[in-house]
Amino acid sequence: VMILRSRFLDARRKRRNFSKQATEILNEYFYSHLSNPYPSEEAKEELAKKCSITVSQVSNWFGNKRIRYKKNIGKFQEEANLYAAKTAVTAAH
Amino acid sequence: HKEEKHELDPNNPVANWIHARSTRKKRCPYTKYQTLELEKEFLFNMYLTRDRRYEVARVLNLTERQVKIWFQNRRMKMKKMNKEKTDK
DNA sequence: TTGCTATGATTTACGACGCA
DNA sequence: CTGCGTCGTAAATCATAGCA
Repeated sequence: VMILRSRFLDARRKRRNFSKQATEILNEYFYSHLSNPYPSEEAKEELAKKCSITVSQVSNWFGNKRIRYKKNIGKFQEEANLYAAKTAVTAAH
Repeated sequence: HKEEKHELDPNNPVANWIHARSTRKKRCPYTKYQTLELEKEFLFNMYLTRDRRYEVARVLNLTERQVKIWFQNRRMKMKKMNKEKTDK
């Protein structure tokens, strides 16, 4: 019984990677708030809406992003520069 | 024109994200048996009495603090699951 | 197909704060 | 002051997606 239950719960782990646009939006927020990448509940709701994902998924994304970025800043340097440049261009317009 | 505000802090870009205690106990995944028993207890009642907590901890070889926290986390999980059902 | 890494989700363990 | 409650999070781990 519990085995069936655990299988059911594990099934929820089936996932799909987020769309490229969603990842784009999340990364833009992350790198433009690098000094404090902790979106408020309201900001999370807005991001969730823009990305067509849930608030929990936004929280998961930031949690994973913060720890993985911190664990290996070097690996994300290229990505960081990319988004820094992107926001700079956007601001210039 | 532009600013070069927080643009880059090559030295310690993350240092500001205060958190993490050095004294924190490393996460130790519970066994299938421990989790199963905890779930059964949770099914019996979502909140522990002092005596139940002591007994559960003794039987599963966990500290009372671990059992207390497991229940707190379990309640949060349930809350999250209910919310998902409602939202959907 | 196989193996490996990327990525989203879940599980332990706390700190901060609330309430009785 | 004690003590357990919730909320948000860090960090580790899980499970699979996705790709060479």
